[in-house]
Amino acid sequence: MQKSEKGEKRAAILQAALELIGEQGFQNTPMSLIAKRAGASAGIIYHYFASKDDLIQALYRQVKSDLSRAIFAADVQQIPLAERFPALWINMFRYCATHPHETAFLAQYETSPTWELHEEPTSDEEAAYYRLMEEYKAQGLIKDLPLAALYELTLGIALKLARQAFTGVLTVNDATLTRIAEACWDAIAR
Amino acid sequence: MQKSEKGEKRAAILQAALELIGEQGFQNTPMSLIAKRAGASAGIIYHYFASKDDLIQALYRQVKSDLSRAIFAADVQQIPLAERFPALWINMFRYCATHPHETAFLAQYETSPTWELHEEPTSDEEAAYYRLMEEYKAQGLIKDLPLAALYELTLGIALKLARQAFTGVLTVNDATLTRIAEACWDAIAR
Amino acid sequence: MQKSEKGEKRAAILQAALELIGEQGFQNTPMSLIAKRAGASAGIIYHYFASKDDLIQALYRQVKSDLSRAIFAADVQQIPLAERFPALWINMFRYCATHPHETAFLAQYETSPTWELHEEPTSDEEAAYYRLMEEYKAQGLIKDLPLAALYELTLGIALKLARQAFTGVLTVNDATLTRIAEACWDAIAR
Amino acid sequence: MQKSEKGEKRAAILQAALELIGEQGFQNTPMSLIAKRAGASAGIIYHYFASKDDLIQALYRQVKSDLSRAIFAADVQQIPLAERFPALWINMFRYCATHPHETAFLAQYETSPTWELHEEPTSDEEAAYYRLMEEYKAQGLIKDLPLAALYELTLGIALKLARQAFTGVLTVNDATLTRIAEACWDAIAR
DNA sequence: GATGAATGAGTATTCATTCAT
DNA sequence: GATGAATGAATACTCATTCAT
Repeated sequence: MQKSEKGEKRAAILQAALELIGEQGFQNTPMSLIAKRAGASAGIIYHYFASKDDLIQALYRQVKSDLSRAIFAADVQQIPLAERFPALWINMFRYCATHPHETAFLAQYETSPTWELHEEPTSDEEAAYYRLMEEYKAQGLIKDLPLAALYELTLGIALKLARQAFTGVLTVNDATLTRIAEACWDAIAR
Repeated sequence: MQKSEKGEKRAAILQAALELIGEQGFQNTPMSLIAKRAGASAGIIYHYFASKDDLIQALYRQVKSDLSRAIFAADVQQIPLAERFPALWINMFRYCATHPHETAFLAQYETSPTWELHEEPTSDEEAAYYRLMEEYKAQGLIKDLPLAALYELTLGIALKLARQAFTGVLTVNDATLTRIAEACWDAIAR
Repeated sequence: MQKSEKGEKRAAILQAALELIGEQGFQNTPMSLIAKRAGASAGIIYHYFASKDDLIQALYRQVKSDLSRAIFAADVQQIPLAERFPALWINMFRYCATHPHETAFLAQYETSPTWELHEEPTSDEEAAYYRLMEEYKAQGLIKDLPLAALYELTLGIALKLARQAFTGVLTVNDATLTRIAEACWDAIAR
Repeated sequence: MQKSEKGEKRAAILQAALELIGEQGFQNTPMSLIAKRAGASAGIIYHYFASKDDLIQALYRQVKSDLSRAIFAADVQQIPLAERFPALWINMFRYCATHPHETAFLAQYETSPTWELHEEPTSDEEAAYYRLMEEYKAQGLIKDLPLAALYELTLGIALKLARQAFTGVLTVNDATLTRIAEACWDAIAR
């Protein structure tokens, strides 16, 4: 084993949990199955995580942060402020559409009464989004709406539509995608 | 027990399930608890529902149909087409905000991989909404987007924000509410 | 309802129980199913039988007696003593082969530790069989073996082979049947 | 617990199930009781067996194979062909008479409609029996009857009489036993 | 670190039986 | 007599978690 494998078991467990929950849902994802898919023993999970709950919380934090990092990639920051929004939105949709497990997991986590949601952003990148919105607001480009509302009207929509896209409820081509991104902008634009 | 209670047991079971799932989530809602809250014995549930799964699906259908009926109340149909949308949107938000159990249940159901979502509307009232959108489209009032997208950009947002409202993540007064409704309209308006 | 229908419900219940137990076994035959197949309500069974156990015992007695009456039909008694045996044996096999429910029920009942078997014959007809055996013994036609052994070596075999016949394990034509009957006779003949 | 106990838990569970089913029957043998008698927890059974049904089938296979091995012990193979039969028959009777649990279990299993019987022998030893019969047939020592019939006329009888012996319905001494074995031989002998 | 057998409380479901109507 | 809703104890099975090796 190489040094780089340190922590790989942990990662494998998280990945297995992500896939299973994304595919089968919380209810149908026992620890034993996670262990098996991760190629590990049932007991070892408790070496890395205090409990199932702890594992899921850790997974949530990781997925959130992966998502943020993917969306707010360095190149997006280069785009002039005015054109930044559609790029971001498309990024979000693309990421969600190509990461069904992550998307399904997030949707479940955030709708389950089991876990408390936090108002504060959980990552620097998410914070970056809110700063961008504030910036837009300051420049009078967008409406003065609560941040949560702004989020739902934009990235929230992207995630939900992406989910519907791989569920088969919705089919979109590039043209419609751009139009939906524009619609989101129209929603918040002043 | 009075005679008029024919069928009330079934309703009581559905109501108990709704409340418990809305408050604690699927996983933390055992059948025994549902029975107890419904004031019934554990076994009787299976006289009305084939399984827990069956119970939940029946509940979904009922909640959906109750919601639709509430939103598309007769008086909404009186409002001239052009002004109908904001009234509908506010109706949706109000209903969701005052029915946390229903809203939480719906959100969970629709994000769980356990159950398949149907593309077709599950009630006449829901169909009415889609007809309204088609009407708007025909009149050139709104953009030509997939119905699913139109739904998410409007009523979908209302539900999600209402959920955030009683979760405490979001606080809104009447003025902002109206502005959000307008934002949704801007999203889809041509 | 005609007078003759008095007791028909009871008979229907017994028949339903017989069929279900014969097809699915004791374990898979709940009272509710018996009621349904008998075209009756769940509660009414307890008007005719004190308990499930009672129902099954009553059924056993009836099946046994039906069987005996069929085997020792009047015409058999006409046959000269010496030739009586093969006729009886064939009767037994035929009856069992054409009454799978009865046969399967008997086999289950008599092998289950739940119910005590009685040494004494449960019907006049069964007694007739033992009398015949005694008669044969007295005439020195057959070996001096315990009655239970004589029974197993003859009618017991017929029942078991009939069961195998409709289970598909065994296929017999008339010729082999006669030869098996002869084999049984050879077993006990002196 | 000693190291040598590897696999002993599984055996203990099978043994407990055998005893309980032999004594009380399928219906009256809950998994929890099996676990308790095996000195194990309720859950562990499912580590070794997929379901109650699976446990019972595994038990059937084991009991059948134990029985066969006991009957067709090496020393029986030494006996000249012509005298081999009575030795085998007595072996069978002795084994069944001294193993009431096994015998009662087998009788229940084979008469229950729940499980399909297999025509092919389930063990080498059982196959040995059928080979012996074929051998006898070839030498013209016994009648040309279906194997199933030959089995029922011989070993089947032994099992059933043994069961009656410990049920108390039948009492046999060595002399009668030998005579019954001879009777079985007479049944199949040409 | 790692394994996987073991635990035992928990959960969905069944079913004989009762009883108000 | 007849119904079928209701009961509640029993039962098969699950699963997070522990721990000896």
